[in-house]
This record gives sequence, structure tokens and C-alpha cells, in this order.
Amino acid sequence: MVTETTGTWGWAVGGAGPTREQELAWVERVAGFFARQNGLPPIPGRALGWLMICDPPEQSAAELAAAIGASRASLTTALQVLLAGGFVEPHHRAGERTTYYRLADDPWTDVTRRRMAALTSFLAVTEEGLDLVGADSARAERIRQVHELFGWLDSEVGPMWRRWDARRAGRDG
Amino acid sequence: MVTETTGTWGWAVGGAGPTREQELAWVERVAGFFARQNGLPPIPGRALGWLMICDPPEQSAAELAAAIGASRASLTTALQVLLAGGFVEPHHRAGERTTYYRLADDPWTDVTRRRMAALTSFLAVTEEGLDLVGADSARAERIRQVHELFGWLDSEVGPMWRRWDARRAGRDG
DNA sequence: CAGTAGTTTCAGTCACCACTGTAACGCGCC
DNA sequence: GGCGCGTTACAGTGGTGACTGAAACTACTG
Repeated sequence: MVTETTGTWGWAVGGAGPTREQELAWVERVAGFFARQNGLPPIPGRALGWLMICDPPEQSAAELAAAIGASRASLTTALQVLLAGGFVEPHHRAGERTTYYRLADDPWTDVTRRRMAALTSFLAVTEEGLDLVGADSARAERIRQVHELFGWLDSEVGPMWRRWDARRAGRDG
Repeated sequence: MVTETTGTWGWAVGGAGPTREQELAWVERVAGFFARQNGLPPIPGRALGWLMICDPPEQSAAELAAAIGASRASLTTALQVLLAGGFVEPHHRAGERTTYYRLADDPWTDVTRRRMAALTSFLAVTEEGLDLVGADSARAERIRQVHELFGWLDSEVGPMWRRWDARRAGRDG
């Protein structure tokens, strides 16, 4: 019963795939990253990480719960978060009542875009700050430093994403 | 006693400067931004915001505490955080034992650089993920999507910051 | 229409963290 | 060399938020 230990992963039969332990360690790193970057709670982060490497790529809430060792109730909340963030998509199979979840087509570009937009949103704050103290006052100098940086940053990211879009369009378009 | 209400701000005498309330509202917006972006606690964020607009630009811990309405003990912790992050610098005056704090010369570039470096650090995770599942396996496709995006992002930010450095060198160098 | 699998909701629990007040410590002035 | 201002360390507190278990709800099957 060798296949017993590897469970549902067809590819692992007789192969040298990663152990469940290695997979969960990696999942944890993914969760850690999204916790720091996007403020994602641990369980949504783990579910996301798991959906990046699981086989099959579509899994039910119960399967996800078992995989990452969380309660099904937690998975409900986690999946709501991931659905709202555009990370995962629900999928239904004919004749089954179970909802399967899978990674969205390409959530990463949008998510990263939003992330950088949030970064440059400080521009609005510095702008208001300059108005507040008076743009020509001595106090404005401190604000102007940040304001210039973020203004420049804002002017860079637009063209940058256009380059990405072009690159992607050229590859699969 | 008109100057009484405006306190220590010399520029405000007879002028139409911002009210303390307006200033604190702006400080709160700054704190909110750094809370979301850098995970800064409220008080360090407020101290940082206040140091961006206060007059004089150098203030003691006690002055900062009074300005943002926090305890002096909290300011100790907050200033440690801000010092460690490179946001503020201590300053000593001859014949005085008080330490005055002021905004660092230009903390923003470094902070933002680190922020973006943290973003692209996901590259190491995806790299390891590809190794884990095998780069040529079917499962790798999901990881490769992110990997390509972050690889590209990483290749963009280097030149981007070089442009910023050049721009800055050209302006004040 | 009863039974069942799956999902969602909700109240409760637990841990964590920021913040405060107090007490100790260090260091320049008289 | 004592005194006082300023800073630091620490225990206590309040609040927030993630997570769980159990109950309620929905939809499908026989």
C-alpha cells in the first residue's frame, strides 16, 4: 500500500515528490508573506498557499480544512476573504452539491497593482499636508521631500504596468 | 493675547495658520497610512506625522508626548521604533541634557526601497516552490505565473531606483 | 416527505499587542 | 557630591481579532 501514504496525488506513486511536511512548510512561508504584505490572517494565507500547489487544483472547503489543519468554520471565513480579494474562484460540478475552490486565473497582477496603488496613495496625504502648512512655508520643506518621492513613484508605476501588459499581451495574445 | 492660542508657533502670530485640530487630523492620516503600509503602531505613526509638520522641527520626548496626547513612556517605545526604522534622528544641544528628535534627513527613499524589496522577496518563495513540486510538473504552472510576475517586477525596480538616484543627484548634486 | 451532506452563522474563548502608571536608573548642574 | 530632570524598564490593563464548536439553514436524494 505505497499509494496509501501519498494519498490522492497520482503523480507521487513510485515517484520522488515532496513530502506533506515539505509542502506545509512552503505553505507556511506563503502565508507568512501575505500576512506581512497584505495583512492576510494565517488561515486564509495557508489556504491560498495550499491552492497554489495542491493536486487536484480544485478542492472543497472540507478538503482544504483537512489539508491545512483548520476547522471548516474557519475555512468559510477564509474563503470569503480570498473570494473578496479575487484570489480564488468557486467552481461547481454538475450533479454535485459541493463547491470546489481553485486559484483564480491570475490574481497576482491585480493584487500587486492594488498594493502599489495603496503605496502611492500617500501622495494625497502629502498634498493635503502642503495645503495645510502652506506650500511656501518653511515647514513645507519636510513634507515636500516625501511628496516629490511619491509623486515620482506614481509617475513611474503607470508606465511600468503598461510594460507588463504589453509583455503579457505579446506572449499569450 | 492672540498669540496665546497659537502657542509656540511664531509664524502664526497674526497669521491664518492651521488649527491644532486640523494638524492632529492630518497627523492621524499619516499614522493611518504607516499603520497599513509598514505595520507601525498608532503612537509611533502619530509621532512621525507630528515631526513632519511641527515647529520647531526638533522636539523632546515630553513635547511630542504632549502634542499627540500620549504618555511619556509610550514615547520611549515609539521613538525606539522610529529610530530603528531610520525615521528620526536624535539631536543634542550643548549645555542641555534633553534629547531632541527630528525627522531624519530623508528617510523616505530608504523606507520605500525596503518596502519594495520586501515585496519582491516573494521571488525566493516561488523559486523554492518550483523546486518543491518540480519545475516541469503540471502543478508548477500555477506557481510559474506568480514567479514570472515577481521576477519581472524585480528586474524593474533596480533600474527604477537608479533613475531616482540620478534625478536626485542632478537636482542637488 | 423524511433523511442527509454541505455550508453558513454565531457566540464564546484565547492569545496577542499597544498603551499606561509607577518605580528604578543615569547623567549633567549647583 | 547630593539633586533633579529626563529616560528606561516593567507589570498590569483594555481592546481587538482570529479561531473553534455547535447549532441552524439550505438543497439535494430516495
